[in-house]
Amino acid sequence: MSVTIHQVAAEAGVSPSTVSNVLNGRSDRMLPQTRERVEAAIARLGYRPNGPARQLRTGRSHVLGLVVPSVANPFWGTFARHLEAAALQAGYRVLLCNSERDPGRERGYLEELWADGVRGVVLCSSLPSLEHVLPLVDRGLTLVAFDRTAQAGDPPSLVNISVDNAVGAELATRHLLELGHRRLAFVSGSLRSVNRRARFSGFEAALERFGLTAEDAVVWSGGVGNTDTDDYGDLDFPELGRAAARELLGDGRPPTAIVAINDMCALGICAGARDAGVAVGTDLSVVGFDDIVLADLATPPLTTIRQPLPAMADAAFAHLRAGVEGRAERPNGGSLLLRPELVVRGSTGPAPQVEPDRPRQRRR
Amino acid sequence: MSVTIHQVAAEAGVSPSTVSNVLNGRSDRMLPQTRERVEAAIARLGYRPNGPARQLRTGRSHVLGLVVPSVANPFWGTFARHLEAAALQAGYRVLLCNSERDPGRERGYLEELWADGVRGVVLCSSLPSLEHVLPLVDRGLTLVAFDRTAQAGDPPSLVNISVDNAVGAELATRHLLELGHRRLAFVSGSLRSVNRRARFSGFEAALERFGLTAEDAVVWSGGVGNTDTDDYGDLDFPELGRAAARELLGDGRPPTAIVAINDMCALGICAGARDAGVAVGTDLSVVGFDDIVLADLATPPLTTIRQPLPAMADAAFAHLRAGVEGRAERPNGGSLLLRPELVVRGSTGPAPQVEPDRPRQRRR
DNA sequence: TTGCACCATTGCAACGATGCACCAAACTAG
DNA sequence: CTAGTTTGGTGCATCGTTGCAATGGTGCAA
Repeated sequence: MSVTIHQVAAEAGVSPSTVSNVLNGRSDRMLPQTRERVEAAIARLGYRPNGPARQLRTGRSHVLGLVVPSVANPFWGTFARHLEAAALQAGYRVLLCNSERDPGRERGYLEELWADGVRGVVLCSSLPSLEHVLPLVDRGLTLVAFDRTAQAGDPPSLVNISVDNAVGAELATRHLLELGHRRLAFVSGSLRSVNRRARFSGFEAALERFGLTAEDAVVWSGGVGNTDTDDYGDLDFPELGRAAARELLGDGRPPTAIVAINDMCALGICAGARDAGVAVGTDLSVVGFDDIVLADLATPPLTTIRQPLPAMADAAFAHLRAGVEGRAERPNGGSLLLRPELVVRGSTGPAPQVEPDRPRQRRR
Repeated sequence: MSVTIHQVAAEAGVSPSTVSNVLNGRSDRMLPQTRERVEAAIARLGYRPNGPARQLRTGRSHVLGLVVPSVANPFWGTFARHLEAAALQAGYRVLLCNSERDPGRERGYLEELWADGVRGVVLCSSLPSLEHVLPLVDRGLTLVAFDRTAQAGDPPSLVNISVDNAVGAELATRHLLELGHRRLAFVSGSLRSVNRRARFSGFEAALERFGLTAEDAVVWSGGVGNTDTDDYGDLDFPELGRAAARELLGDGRPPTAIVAINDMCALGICAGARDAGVAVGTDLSVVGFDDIVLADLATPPLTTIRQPLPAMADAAFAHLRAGVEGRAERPNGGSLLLRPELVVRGSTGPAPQVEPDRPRQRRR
């Protein structure tokens, strides 16, 4: 069906071995003219080496895996694009998988990828334990855990790449405190994942610096059916935020500022505030996390914590490549923790002077 | 490194051929107990067939390709997720590629995919001509063109799946006209792609039904450096919308309603209107297209045209599967054109009553 | 008893690329 | 002139799976 290395060899009047040598950069051991003849034949026939055959022989593959909670979340979509860009430049491609944050699916995907010859994977999972995928790592899979910080008990070969979530949340919280807010809320889904916990601890740390304790704050982590197993998927973050806003603002003493677990959630909170007739940016301040493309487009534009996605994607790819190509490089002695940045926009403002006792009448 | 079929055979006390027969559903020709022994051995050793080897032998692969303009656009991210869900159920996986709407990249990706044994691809490209990828189709690639309608000169084996863009734009425009708007604008990037043209023709058709002509409307298709080669990437749609809003609203006789080429663009327009101090939903009505997750979260929530993504993804997968599995099925006599749906939210409202500079109806 | 059909099971030659080990020819040194 | 070395290129076994053709064993009819 396709043109093979034998046809190229025949066309160039050499043996398949020689063509293979050209293909694999062993051209120092042949006459320049031979190389040229082979290259001409390749071009003339439009030959491309058969990936599976190559991979069967060498055990190597030019495909990397990327497992994200859901590409429907623009944050992951953007990350996927950056990772793909980095991979593409080096001749790699990226196979995308949606885990929906389900450990079983994560594991299933990694096993399928392994069986397909994929030897390097970025796993975007911030579960505290990566036990379910460790067998694969033991077998030789190069794994980068993204959006997750190193945990005690992690195997040494595991590389974590993440933003410093505690610092990020602290930046966000301090920003609100400096604006005069004293009654804050922290809105997230369940706190099982390590990055959510880290963000929460950053929130607490900032409060303490201002002489407040967590008692002065409200923590909202999913009111509806909040059992152990439940969790909001990535698509439901907006709903989560909306529900949180509804509850918190309907309360007797509503917070004047909210730190959201991420931008999708923050946008949901803004929508919920709008539903309740509360003006975001004046009556209520909201800070997100991630700085997705749409943060700047929201009304009002969202104050948020920016993650340096391009740098993170480059680092993830560099490690994966080193791993699958056999160079056991460990650039930063293991993991990478980048510093996030506060981006101030319109969704935060000075604390209202007069306590808004009750939310005002609804619009429309 | 990994468990092979030979080890399974040894473990079960049979030949590799028998294991292969079990694996490929040829178990009708063997003793039930043999099959059980083999299955037990597979389970005991945790065996998974080696994808590349299998693929080398059979020429078939369980990976499908998906080429989108950019996963950073939530519309494509959501579509990718739906397609992956459909594929997963049938044991297929999806390899994701970002074309950035560049025909050269589209072609490059399809060739790489072909060389990797991928025989079915969804190409999200709405270029009028698919000439650049036709050679691959001739070689046997099953191709679904998504978000593109059939064009004269398309090869018969090509399947197009799209929403009826003309109807969608007409629904949007009629909605605005029924609200009393008479000075409308249509904002898009360059009109080179077929779906954008179709949307524009739907816009025109609606105007005509109300006795207006395109002369009464403003068409804005990218003011800055709008040469033949330039185009806005998917990430730039918001910027495009914003620029359009700035220009249109700064004009002496601004439109009272805008039909945007898609939701990202519409959100940009809303942001631009906010910048200009124009209230969306009262002073200015805006309609988007796609109904991305965030449309409902915007302030005000975006009136838009919903694309039935799950159904479209299912159809795309069904066709791809039929193609790669050799069943030359053609479910709908070729292409599929789905009907979009108008979703009315807060970004549209009655035309403002007082208009000092009201445009009068004009006929030619 | 022989021939034949039938059965579960297996041997074997691919699929396409790779890269080590080998070889023939040309050159160099003594 | 021979032995040794270098240069430029090739033969071949191999990766793991597949599925056709072939195996030998059994039962049955003639």
